[in-house]
Amino acid sequence: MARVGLTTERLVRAGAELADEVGFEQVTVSELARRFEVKVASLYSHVKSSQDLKTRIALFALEELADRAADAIAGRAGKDALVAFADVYRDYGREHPGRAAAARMRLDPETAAASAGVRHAQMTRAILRGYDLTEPDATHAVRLLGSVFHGYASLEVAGGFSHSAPDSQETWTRILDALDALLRNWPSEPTL
Amino acid sequence: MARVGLTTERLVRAGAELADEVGFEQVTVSELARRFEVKVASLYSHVKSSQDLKTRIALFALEELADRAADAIAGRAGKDALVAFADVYRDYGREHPGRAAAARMRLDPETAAASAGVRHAQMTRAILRGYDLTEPDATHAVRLLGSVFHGYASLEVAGGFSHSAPDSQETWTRILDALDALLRNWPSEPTL
DNA sequence: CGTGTTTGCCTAAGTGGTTTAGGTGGATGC
DNA sequence: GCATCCACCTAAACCACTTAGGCAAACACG
Repeated sequence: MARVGLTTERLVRAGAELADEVGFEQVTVSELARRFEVKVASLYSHVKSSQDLKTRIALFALEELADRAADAIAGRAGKDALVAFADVYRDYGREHPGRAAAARMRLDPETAAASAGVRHAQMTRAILRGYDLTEPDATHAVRLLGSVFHGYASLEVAGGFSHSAPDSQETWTRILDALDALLRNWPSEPTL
Repeated sequence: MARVGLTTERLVRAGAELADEVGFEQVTVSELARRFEVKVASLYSHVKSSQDLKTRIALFALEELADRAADAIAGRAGKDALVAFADVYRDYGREHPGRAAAARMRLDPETAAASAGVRHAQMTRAILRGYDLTEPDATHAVRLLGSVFHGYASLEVAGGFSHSAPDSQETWTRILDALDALLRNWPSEPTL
């Protein structure tokens, strides 16, 4: 009865890799058990349910992504920081599509509040220190950046921009140029 | 053996309503059969599979959304058109969260190419006629707008902006102001 | 108005993922 | 060396998906 050494930690990591291989939606307790060469029921001592497993993968991805983002913006400011930060999101989505999808998973409010999601929001706000935005404009801008990063990654992985000119990298660069210009010249009052 | 009068059309419509009630992920052939008071296997004369059903719901939502968008931009131009267009997306996401999620579902390339998705892209491009954008900037802008609409709707339905000031409506208005300003003053060359 | 054909819905059965209850034996600690 | 723990097991129930094949209601036509 060879003990494989299952732990919640190992299951979540393997689940994240599985997500990158087959897609987050296709992550299944059964497939994970197969990979560890263990019976399915054995996993239930380590995760409460299939849903619990997916939530843990999402939290793991959010942490990993936040760590990368923190590294990227350290010592940078202004457009430099914006681009480095944004590139972390885009690269993560391309490198780890399953984990990125997990990070976009809907979490219930308490779980979300205790997740690395708040670090993401804080870092986005930190980026804006390089621009002259006062509240509530800073909050609006945080939400805009979140929407763009989130949305672009989704559309890109869905193949929305592939196989059509100009290529996705070019668009990404120009979108960041545009966002930088927008943040430097944020319209303080509604333009009439 | 009372015939209920199942058709693919009716199943897809009921599936869309089910999606709005319980979430697109939770749409299931079994639940649909339950609602029609019919055995599960009976649905398989009308849809090929669970996946087929979901794809049809996605296509239905894309059509419906494109119709609404077309109505909204008729007779409008410039910021007026941009705001009307964008509001259609946001309102649809709030009014029909399940269908909106369906519309964001990943489709395989041929299906996507034959879907109303291309109408969405065309309409977005039409909006930009009110601004002075030449290629390839227009394409970049189309992708930016798509990312923002897509991303904002996802974050909003995930509860990202709820219960925190300023409210989501205010942010949405200000984001559209910002996008309008950006499109009127799109940075043609990378700012150095 | 019968009769044959279509077809809408059925039963039956197999596959596979999820989850719980309870058992067994290998590792650990005294 | 014994008791304990716990990692992993077997067994079994539940539910969603899917296919194959049957029956009878609806329809088309002479």
